[in-house]
Amino acid sequence: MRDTDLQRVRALPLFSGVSSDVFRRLTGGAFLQRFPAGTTLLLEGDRVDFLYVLLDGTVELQGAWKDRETTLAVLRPVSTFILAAVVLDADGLMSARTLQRSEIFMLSGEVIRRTMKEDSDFAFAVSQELAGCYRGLVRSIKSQKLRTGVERLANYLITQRIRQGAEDKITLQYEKRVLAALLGMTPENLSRAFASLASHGVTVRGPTVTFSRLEALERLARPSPLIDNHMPPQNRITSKGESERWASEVARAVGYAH
Amino acid sequence: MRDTDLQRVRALPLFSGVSSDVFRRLTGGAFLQRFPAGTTLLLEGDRVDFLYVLLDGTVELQGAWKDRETTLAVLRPVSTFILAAVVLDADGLMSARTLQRSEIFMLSGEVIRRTMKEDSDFAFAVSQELAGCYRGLVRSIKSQKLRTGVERLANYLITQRIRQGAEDKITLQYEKRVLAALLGMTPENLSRAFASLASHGVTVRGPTVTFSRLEALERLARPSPLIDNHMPPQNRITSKGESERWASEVARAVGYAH
DNA sequence: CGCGTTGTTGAAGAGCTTCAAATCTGGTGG
DNA sequence: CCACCAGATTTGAAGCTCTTCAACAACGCG
Repeated sequence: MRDTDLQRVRALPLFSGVSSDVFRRLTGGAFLQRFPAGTTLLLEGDRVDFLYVLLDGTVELQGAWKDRETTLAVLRPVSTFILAAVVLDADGLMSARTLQRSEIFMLSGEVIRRTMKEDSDFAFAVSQELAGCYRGLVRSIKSQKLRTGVERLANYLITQRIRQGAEDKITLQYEKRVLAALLGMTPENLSRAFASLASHGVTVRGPTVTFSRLEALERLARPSPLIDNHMPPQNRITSKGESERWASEVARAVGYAH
Repeated sequence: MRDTDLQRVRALPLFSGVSSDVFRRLTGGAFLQRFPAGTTLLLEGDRVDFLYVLLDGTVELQGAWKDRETTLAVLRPVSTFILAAVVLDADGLMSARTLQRSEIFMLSGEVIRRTMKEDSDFAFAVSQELAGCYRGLVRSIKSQKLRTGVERLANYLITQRIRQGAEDKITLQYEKRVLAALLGMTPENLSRAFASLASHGVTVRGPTVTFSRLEALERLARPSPLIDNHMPPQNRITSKGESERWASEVARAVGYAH
């Protein structure tokens, strides 16, 4: 494992506050694994033994019931996932699947729990991380229950636009069928939702979306700070030496985070 | 404040593991307040200064957008709420409103955060509580995105039946329009959903629901341990001297918890 | 260049909401 | 004790949103 990888883990809000000693203890038995695209890392219902840290690639968290399935989150580096199951030493409630070739750092759940009981700074950081995840899900549920499909898409686009630098053009970060599942609709319906946003100045060509009448789009979308988190997850600030453009609430990698 | 009230707070998973000394510190400046039915305790977007503990009555957590509003959870004693906002010292994402006359114990958020940083046992308990809340929301989202309205209702009824003692008759704990909002539908649609469950042996008379063909209902509902939490929140075990009927996962007061 | 995957479009119908009106219910004052 | 009222619930009709299934177009990769 490269030293720079370990530094990226160290820079996560979850670990940045703890002492070097504690960090060494946490990562002592940990290891890095590479997975090809389309690998199922974890099936919902599986016992969770590790905390996962996505260092490179893309991971989708999904849930299934009867013959239906849906996407709960799409993660980009650097993000942790299934922390809640680790803390409770419980089965995972979501499946995790790579969408691209991915590098994942895996930390022992047992060590995480033991360290939390010994180090209050780390336990506090875990609480903050979980609280951020929780609030991400609250935002998701509100979006899902209060908005129509077109409204959810419009707000997703506005959020992406801000996160990608507030230009008049953005690039969709993953396949439209994944986006459709994330937004809680069918691919066909997403396609029609894009079509109906054309009358609000939105043009789609492949993965590129351009905005020509932002006021019209915002009038439809009515983004709200109580639903839409326009900040990127704090994790990404430190992921690629990017400058700190964002004065950020502790906003983590769950919900519409990416 | 009665001593038995303080004991009920003490018995919460969140506090039961800490020393008497730490508990005294946490509850030092805390106080009990009584609110009539229909009181708004907190508006979404408000700064949250206290951790709330519901000791008696009923509280609804809701979210609003444009002219729509929805219910995210209905809480019964003994439950904590808005812990995530307290941990992050952030604005609340949900409004809180009493549905009945309620007694609520309020603890200083500042003291909670300070104590977490000093006492790793308490910080660990907060993490467990938040992890349980998080998992409750994951269940809610999966139910919302993967099931139709009738399916959500059928599973809600099955969960309630188990929690109320697995008899062939249950009592709905609150108004149907609140239940409708919790399940993500209109009151009219809930009414029709009940009507369509009649063909599966479900009879409704006022707040009383009886089951005559449970197999038929379960065939439709297909409850899943990865969505439906059939255990009551651990909190309620200690709420009224009730016996410990449930070997329980740490399952807290959020989502379809009640 | 061909083929499989991904995305789009059309038609039909299921699921859900809205509005309006009728019915039921619990609580109140006489 | 009873009649009455306000709010809650149910029912009906209409229409909108979304899904499903099928067919077609576009894209990307070997």
